[in-house]
Formats: sequence, C-alpha cells, structure tokens
Amino acid sequence: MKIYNTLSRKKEEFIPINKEEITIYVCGPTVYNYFHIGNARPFVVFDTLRKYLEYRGSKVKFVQNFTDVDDKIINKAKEENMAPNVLTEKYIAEYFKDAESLNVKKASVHPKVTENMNEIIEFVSELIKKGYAYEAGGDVYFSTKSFKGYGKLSKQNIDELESGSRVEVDDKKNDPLDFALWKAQKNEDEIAWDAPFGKGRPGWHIECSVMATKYLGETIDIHAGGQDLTFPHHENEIAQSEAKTGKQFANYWMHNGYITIDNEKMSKSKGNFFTVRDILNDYDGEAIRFFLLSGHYRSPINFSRDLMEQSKHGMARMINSKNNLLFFLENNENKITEEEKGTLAALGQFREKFIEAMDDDLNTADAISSIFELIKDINSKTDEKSSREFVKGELALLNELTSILGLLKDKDQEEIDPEIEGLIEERQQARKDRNFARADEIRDILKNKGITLEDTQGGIRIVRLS
RNA sequence: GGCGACAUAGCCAAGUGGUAAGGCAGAGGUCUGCAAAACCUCUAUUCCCCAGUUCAAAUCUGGGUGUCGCCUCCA
Repeated sequence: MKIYNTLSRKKEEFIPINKEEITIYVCGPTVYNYFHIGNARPFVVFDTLRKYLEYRGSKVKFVQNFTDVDDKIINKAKEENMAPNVLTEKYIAEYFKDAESLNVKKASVHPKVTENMNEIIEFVSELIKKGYAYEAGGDVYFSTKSFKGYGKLSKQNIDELESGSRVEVDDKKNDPLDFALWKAQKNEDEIAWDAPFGKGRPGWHIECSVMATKYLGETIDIHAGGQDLTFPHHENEIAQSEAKTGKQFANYWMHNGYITIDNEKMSKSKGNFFTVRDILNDYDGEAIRFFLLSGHYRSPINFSRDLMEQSKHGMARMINSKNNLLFFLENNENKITEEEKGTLAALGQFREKFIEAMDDDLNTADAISSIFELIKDINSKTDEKSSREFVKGELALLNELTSILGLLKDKDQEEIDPEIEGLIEERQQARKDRNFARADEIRDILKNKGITLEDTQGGIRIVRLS
C-alpha cells in the first residue's frame, strides 16, 4: 500500500515496523462539546484506514486520545457550573454515541490525559534533565532551538517563524517559539496536579507524545490527524518525543483535509460548524460516512445540505441493491448454474479494482466507484430466477467491500406492527379486487409512516426509510 | 513575509503522458393497475487562462488568474 507521507511530501510504500501489528495514533477530540462534522472526518477516515489494513490481514493497534484537561474545558465547566471531570465524562459518552452512528469502531485504547499524569510529569522531567526544557516561574517550556530537527514536518524555517509577527511574545519564555510543557496553576480553585516543578497542568502538545509512546512504543508506524495540526501541534510532538528518545517518533504522518462551509474552514472558533448530533436528526450516520468518504481524504470538502442529499441518494442505491439481494436470497430456489458460477468469478474484478484504489493512498472515492460498478453488474444479472447460492455469493462480495468502508452495516430488523401488517393485507386484497384507489391510499398512509411498499413479481417488499 | 493546497459537466468526484471512471440531478424508454426499485439509452470534442515540451498533455514545464488553509485554540 502507498501512503502520502507529510514528512516527505510524497506517496511512499507503506512498510510497517512489525507486520504482525501495525501501530497508529490519531489525535482525538477535546471533550467539551459534541463533535462537529469537521472533527468527524479524521475519525472516519482513519477508522477506514484501520479497517482496510485489517482486511488486508494485519493486526492494528489503534490509539486515539481524549483531551480532558485544557482551557476550554475549564471555562465551559465554569459556565455550566459543573466539575470539569463531570463535563468531560459526559462528552466522552456522547462521543461514543456519535462515533457508533458513524460506524467508527472503538480504538484499541482511548487514553485520557488525566489518567496519564504521572507519565506526563516524568516525561517533562526527563526533558528538563536532558536540557531540552527549562522552568520559568512554575511553567515549563520546551526550547525549540535546542532540537535541531525543529520544522522538519511542516517545512518551516525557525528563523522565518521568528520574524513572523503573529508569534505571541511571553516574558517568561527564552524564545518566542518555545512552547509550554507545563502551565502553573493560576488560581486556587483551578484544577491542578502536583509536580516537582510546581502545581499545575500539562500543556496541550505533551499529552500526545506521552500517550503515543506509552501505548505504542518510541517509534510508531502512522501518526494521523487533521491538516491544521501539522503546525505547531505535530511539529512539537516530534520535537518532544525525539528529544527524549533519540529515535524517530513516527514513520508516516497522515493529514486529512478540512471540511468547509461556504468555502471557509469549519471550526469551533469561527462558530460555523454543524455537529454530527444535529446532522443525525436529518440523515442516517451512513449517509454522513458516505459523504466523508466520497472525496479523497486529503482534499477539502464543502459541507452542504445539497451534498448530504446527494450522499443520501447514493447510499439509497447501495441499500436498494442489498435489499434486493436479501429478498432474492429468501425467496429464490433454483440451483446454481455453470453460467452463474462464471459470473460470480468475474465479479472478482471489482474487488481487484477496489483494492487497487485503496492501496493508492486510501482512494475511497475510487473505491466507492468500484462498488457502484459491482452494484450495476449485480442488479442487471440477478432476478427471481437466480439461484440462491449465486445471490449469496453476490451478497457476500457486496458486504465484503462495503464493510471495509464501514457502510451498509446490517441493521436490527424491527418487528412489523400488527396494525401495519393488517393494512398491508388489506391493500393486497384491494389490489386483487382491483380497488386501486384504496390500495394507493394505503400505500400513502404507510409512506407517511416511513414504510415504502414495492410490488414485485416475487411478492410484496417492505422498505423502511430512516 | 514564510510554508502549503486546490481549480474536471447543473452538482459531487476519480483520473498525473495514450485520447475523459463513478454517483446525484435531468430527458426518453422497458417493466408495473399506477407507482417504487431495477434495467436500457442520452447528457464534458474537452479538463481556469496563455505559452512551451512531445507523435501524443486534464496529466509535464514556464507564466498568469481565482479560491482556500497553516504560521494563534482548532480535526
């Protein structure tokens, strides 16, 4: 598989350190709110990467953190008059709900900053001991000048950065580019931990270095996150980790593009965001996932209602095809023919095309097109005369490919309400009696309840819209 | 100022040297009591503009234009 590595700015052949277990770290959410569709992109994209690597036969150890200590959390907790940990626990639970709606699998480990405080303090102490960090009035700063590789990920030149007027000047720092590893407690009531350098809490960047190395080792295969984290967050992670271990921190860095609204970056600070929770009111999680995977992960995508409609219809085409197959699987009886065996074997071409696309830097857009080609082929070659075994084979391949993308997951079948069942029976009788006015009336009633009836040669088919 | 991304039909989007995938929307048809779903047919002589390299360019080179991002908390 080829992966575009931000470190080299090139597509490179992906060679894991240990083929038996691939290690991936993805920067997770700061849990003070529901996550928005922009946050959802890396969750879905790198979950897809994980599913694909697993499909190709690798074990994947996947770590995604929760940032549960930071200014925004402290402020929000104050606003809502609750303890920070109550706030974060709440939004961690909400994260899992929304992630599940998007068919995002739980990570192997979801570490929290607050649960790794000892390791963070040790890590910072080590950096001080090695001369990469210094204490200043209860704060601890990382000295960027002391790490010679600084800027290698973002291709930033230290001197150019320094001349930039936007770097905040802080008296405590030796150099404007230095960043905080530890922030001294400011008020008595502020959440803080005891440390050799004074009571306080960790800076933002140190947590990821600590948790990535703790759970995955000093060198990890893939470190991923949003493009906006490239600088300074990931650059700082590299500096901290490599300063401490003397080893390469991550072999491959992957960054997803942004989601925009009216062509502007969606972000919490701009306020132009849509939470996944809100979108789920109008659309199924799979339609959202389809939307997120319909373009290449490095390209920006513009979010709009119009595109959600398109995604919903695209998903409907997949769902219809699967429902057709399930219907035939239940109702057909014929034995498999030689011709069908040949057709089934030929369907393998779509799997090959799918793999080729995914191998090329996770080209999900192309992979989806191979699924649509498969669907077209299946639809045109399957009917009530097809054998059950043939249909089973088609369904297996469709499920194989869609499940890698986290789409077309089986839903629990709801029981059919006796009242609805009665209406369906009444309609069948009305159709026999050629009372089409009543038949259509019943169909409309059910449609309003989200149930579409399709009259097929094999019988009546019930389709639920979500 | 430094670093970077993008521009392909009404919309979304793949394609990075060999003559424009796929989806949505739209038009016509088949099937159907009518629908729905599905199927068939049609819908970019052309890929932001200009110049160049080449037998051959959406793809490479140079120059423009436009849009967006990072350098400050952000996925």
